[in-house]
This record gives sequence, structure tokens and C-alpha cells, in this order.
Amino acid sequence: MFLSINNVIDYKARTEFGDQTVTKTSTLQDVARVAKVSTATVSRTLSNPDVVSESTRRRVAEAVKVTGYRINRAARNLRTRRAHSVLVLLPDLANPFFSTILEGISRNLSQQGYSMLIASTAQVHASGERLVDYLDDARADGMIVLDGGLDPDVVETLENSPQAKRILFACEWIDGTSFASVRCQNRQGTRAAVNHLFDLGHRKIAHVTGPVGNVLMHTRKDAFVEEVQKLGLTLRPEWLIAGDFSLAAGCLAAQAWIALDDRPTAVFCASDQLAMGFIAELSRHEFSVPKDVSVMGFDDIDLAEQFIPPLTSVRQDRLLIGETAAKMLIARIKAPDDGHLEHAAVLPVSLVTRESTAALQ
Amino acid sequence: MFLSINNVIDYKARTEFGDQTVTKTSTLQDVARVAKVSTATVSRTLSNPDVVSESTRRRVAEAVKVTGYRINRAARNLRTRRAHSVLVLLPDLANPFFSTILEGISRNLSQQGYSMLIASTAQVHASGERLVDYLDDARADGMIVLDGGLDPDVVETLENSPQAKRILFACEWIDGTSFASVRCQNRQGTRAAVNHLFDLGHRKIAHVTGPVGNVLMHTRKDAFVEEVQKLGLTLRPEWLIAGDFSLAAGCLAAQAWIALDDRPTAVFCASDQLAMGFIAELSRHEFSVPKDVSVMGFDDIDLAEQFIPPLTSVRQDRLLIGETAAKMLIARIKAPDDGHLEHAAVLPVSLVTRESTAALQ
DNA sequence: GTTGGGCCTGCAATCGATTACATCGTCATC
DNA sequence: GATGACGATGTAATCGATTGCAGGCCCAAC
Repeated sequence: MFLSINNVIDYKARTEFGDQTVTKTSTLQDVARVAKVSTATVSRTLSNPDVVSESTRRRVAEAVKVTGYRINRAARNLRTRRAHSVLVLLPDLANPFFSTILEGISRNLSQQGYSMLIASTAQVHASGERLVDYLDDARADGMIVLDGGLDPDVVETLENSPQAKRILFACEWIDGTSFASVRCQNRQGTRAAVNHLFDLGHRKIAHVTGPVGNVLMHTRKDAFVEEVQKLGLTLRPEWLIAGDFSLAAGCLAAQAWIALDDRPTAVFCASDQLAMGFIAELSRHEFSVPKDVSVMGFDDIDLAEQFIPPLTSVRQDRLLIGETAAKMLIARIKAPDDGHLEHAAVLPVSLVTRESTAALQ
Repeated sequence: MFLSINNVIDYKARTEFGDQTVTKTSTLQDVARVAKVSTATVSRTLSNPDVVSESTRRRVAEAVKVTGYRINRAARNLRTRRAHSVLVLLPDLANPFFSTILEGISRNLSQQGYSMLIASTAQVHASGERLVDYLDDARADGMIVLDGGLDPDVVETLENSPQAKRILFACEWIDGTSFASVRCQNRQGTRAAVNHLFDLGHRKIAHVTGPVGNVLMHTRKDAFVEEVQKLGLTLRPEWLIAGDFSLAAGCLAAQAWIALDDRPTAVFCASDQLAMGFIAELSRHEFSVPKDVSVMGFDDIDLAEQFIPPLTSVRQDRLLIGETAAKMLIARIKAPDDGHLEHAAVLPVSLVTRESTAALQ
């Protein structure tokens, strides 16, 4: 069509003789000029095509193609007061436990047109920034927190902030606060674990716990004690071995187990890393799993299946955790102030039976 | 001081009777009003304090405190044409190999006032976005790519983009392109590995490789072959076992090794995951490491030290990789068009000797 | 007293989109 | 033929910062 060729030429001329930046990307104005409509119409066509006529839609689409137009997000963010991005806060970036959760978050966010910003608690703290600034300064529209161990001061600031409803905790949470959250069935998972060991004939069961103060540690430990008592098993205090979710703590726990004079025949560890450390240390001392003792973990991390022996564990669907968290948060970001909001999601866990647990001989 | 009390009252009144949003955060205007200066002066005070007088500086600081002012980054980004953030592109978010690198990147970025956006190649592709859009639409000022397996079309688009100088590859890279990069001494690491095994008395050494087409795989394999020949060792073709960096491939490689009639006494794996899978599979078949065969890996991931037996490996400092990448990229972003730019950094690796390798019996 | 320079500050344009409101044309209805 | 409703589009204000330019002040030098 002759008209559109003309337009192309017009456009090229402009970019050649325009500002110093020849490679300047084109703007709404450029598209409007080429399509011979106003910028308002172009904007409407792009964000809400239904309100413009069919012919305009075609001309704008053509003009967009000709000019190679890309929206400038800074401008849109400024005008709409939205950052179209979400901050994910981790206690520690280097911890691989979180990577699958991130994958889930990212998958859902990008599908909804949001970007994912990442920061770690320690770094934010070190840089002297306040966490709430991310929301206040229009860098992020909301926040997914994967760290239940936030500083109480920070928590208080967040809770009193007008942005509190756009903060969501995933995996971990903080008791006594009113933040939205996504959690796993920690109690049910723990009960399933204890019952699994019980069904295998074990009557003396130990528990290696997470770090003191951690909300998951307490939830799992309480559920463990409760279930063991419900089954009428004896539980000696030294069978609750303090750990901290890490490999190294698992090793120490194994030494503690070895030192017992009345050794439990099964051990439920609060994380897979603990269980792996536990088993590793045992095998250094010539104990064999599951022959001498059944050991199981919690989380079902990728490595669990490849471990020797393959680890029995309680599976958390980390991809689902991430996706659910993102979905809930975006819903909250978009919700009107008076809208109804889902406040907590509790995701199922499942027992994965492998070779690190076996029937009592 | 009476004056400043007055100002506080003025300010409060404004927020109470202002727009519908009572919780509206304050702007430069508000600060200017309270400090009784122009917005220009406030802006200058904040971004370039040296150019304003001492007394102004004090009054603005006071006004900032009173109003609780936080800069609006969307506005600044629009005006300065900078996003003050960097995109990190991973092949796969769920792969824990990258988490420490991310930690390094993030640490350096936040120190320089930049945010870190994360996306995975697969997702960007799936969402129909073009990678270069992140730079074009002012979402990110630059890009760190940790994926050497990008689609050739995408690579071409990136290379021809005016933004090409703000793209940097880390760990992996793409031969034949001119992107800046941060790499490790893959050749030197490989040589050190081979010589370590040689020094232990091994004369028949196998290599389990990474995935075909991967630039690290080829670099390490070529260096391996070269070094083995330099040492005058025999190298039978079946001693080069194809893998792909994963645990599962390590298991398969072990089966291949077992099936050999003339078994090498040492195996150099192109990744720690390969080595772990290899050892795991061997122990299922009643072979013992390092008694029956010495095995070593590459990367020195966190788990290597805790593995049974603790793994000999070639250590890459992933934190340093990340920090270097971030530093180089920001330098490029800030550099004037004619400035001199560092184009490639090669980081040292080091041999970490543990118990998975031993002297030939 | 005039001039010039340096220092500090203010005015106002600008970045590039969104959107409330006004306008215009068309068509059905009475 | 007048009226009103409706759909499509344009006008212009707006989001909140940055920055080129101009102006005011003060002091030194002539």
C-alpha cells in the first residue's frame, strides 16, 4: 500500500535527523505519527484493543511493526504507579533449597507480566536499606518472603506499613503476625513420617530438629512429640536431638545417637540435609542404614533420590509453593482495597518411601 | 526550632486534606516545600551534595526526615533513562549450581545501587518475549548470561543490537561472538587434575565429559586429551565417556566403566555431580572409591566436602565469578561510548585434594 | 564605581506513557 | 427534523524526578 510506504519513509527520516542518538528507540509518539492517530489511541489500542475500531487496530499494529516500537516500562510504571515487579527475599541466596521455589515463582510471575527481583536478607541489611523501601520507592509492587527469621524490628515496620497486604510469606512464616502466607502441611507430614516408621515396627524413634527459634522446627517437633505420644511410644528426652537443618548438624546428631546407651531404631530428621549428614557420619563409624537404623528426612530435595541409600522423605512440592505464592501475591496486588483476599494456602505433602527406612529386624 | 515545627504542621495538613490517598508517600515537592527551597535544589542535595551550601544541606536533610521522603525510582528511571537494575539469565533456575554465583552478583550489584532481575532462558522463550526487550524497554541496563546454549537466532539478535556492549557472559560463553565474558581457567584446571592423578601413579585415566555442544565440555575435553598425550599416556577412545554434567549421567558412566575389560584406574569427571553419580553407582556394584578406582570432579560444589568419600575436585570460586561479572558489567554500563573496556576476565581455579583419589596400589 | 567570576539557587522543560474529559459523527427514535 | 445515545478519537494534564540555563549575590580586582 502506497500510504504505508510513505509513512515508513517519514519515520526513517525522523530518526536520522533527530537527536544525537540515532539508535533511539521509538516512542508512542512515533507510532502515533506513523499511524496518523493520537498517542491516546495508540495507548488504548495496545492495552485495551476492544475500545478502538478494527481499522485503527490494524493501522496501529502496522505502525508498531514499522517503527519497532517497544513500550518504555519506566514511563508506564511512573504513570500507573506500578512497578510490575515483585521482590523475593531469601535468607541466603547460596542455599539451593530455594532454587526450585524461585523457578515456580518466576514461572507464574512472568506469565502474568511481572518481573522478579531477588535480594537476600543479609545484603539488604548490610547495604543499610530498609526492606520496606522496595515497596515505598516503586521498585516492587509486592514481596514474597522466604525467611521466617527476619529481625523483629523489620517485621514490625513491615506490619505497620500501608503495604502490609502486599507482603506474603512462603514456606516459613512468623507467628503472631497477620501476613498472608503459603505453607506446607508440616504437621501432617510429620505424622505420616512417624506412622511410617511405626508401621515398619519401630517403637523407639528419635527426632533430629531444626534450629531453635525456627517456626518449622517447632511445628515439626511439636507434631512429632504429639504423634509419638498418641501411638503410646516412649520418648526419652535425649531422643530429641538439636540440629539446624544442615549437613554438619546431621553429622553431630549421628555422634549423639552413637553415644546413646539405648539407641532408637529409627530417626526422623527435620530436613534431608540433616538426614544425609546423619547417614554419612554413621557410615564413617561402620554403621549401616537401614540395617542398623532407619533414617528419614523432610523436603525430598533433588539429591534425596540419588543418595546412598536413596532417602525416604516427606515431599514438599517446591514448584507449587512458588507458583501458589506468586499467584496469591499478584491477586493481592491487583485487589481493590475492600476486596476479599485469600489469606493462607496450605499445600499438601506426601510420603516418599525409599531405601533408607526398613522393617525392624 | 519554631520554624521547623511550623513546617511539620504545614506538611501534615497537606497530607490530610490532599488526594484521596492519605498514605501517599511524599515527593520531592513535599521536601522542597518543607525545606523552603526548589525541587531542583532538593534533587541536587540528594544526588550531588557538594554543589549546595552547608545550610541548605542541613535543611533538606531535616525536611527529608520530617516528610519520610523516599525517592520514586520509576520517575528517576524515566528521566535518567536508566533502570538501575541488571538482568541475570539462567538456563534453569532450579539448578543449584548457580545459586552461589547469584549471591556474588547480587552482593556486588546492591553495593553499587543496582537491583537484580532474574529470568530463565526457557521462560523468556515460553512467554514469547524477546530477550533484547529487557534492554530495549528500560527494564534492565545490562544482562549477565549464564547460559552458553542460547538459541543462535537469539544470539544474533543480541549481537547486532546497539546494546551488545552491555551483555556479558559468565562461566560459559559462545565461541565466535564478541560479547564480554568472565571465565574460569578451564584448561589449567583440567591439566592440574590430570597431573594430580598422574602423580598418584595412575597411568590409565578416563574422562567423563559434559554434554555435547557445551563450550565447557569441549574446552575441558580438549585440554584433557592434550595433557594425557603430553604425559605420554595411552588413551583408548572408550575412556572418553560421554555425559552431561548430571548425577544420572554419572551413574551411566559408571556402568560404562564397569563394562570395560581394561578399566582405567582413575576417572576425571567434568563436574562434581557426574563424579557423585559415578561413585554412587559404583558402590551399588560393590566397587569402592578410592580403593578400586580414583574419581575426581570439577567445580567443588558445597556438597563435595561432605560427600562420601569427600571429593577431590577443581575449585571454581563461584562467589568471585559473580562479583567479577557484576563489576565488569556495571563498568560497561557506565562507560562512555569511547571508553576503554575490559573485555574478558579469566579467574583462577585450584585443585582441592580430598579422599576420593589415592595413590595407585 | 564598575566589572567579572564563582557560588548557589530557581525556573521550567523534559523523560514517555496513561487517562479523564471533551468532541465529533452516526444512527435510531419520536 | 430534533434529540439523545453511543462509539471512536483527540486534547491535554499528569505521574515525580533531573538538569540546562539564567539570575542573584558577594567579593575581589581594576
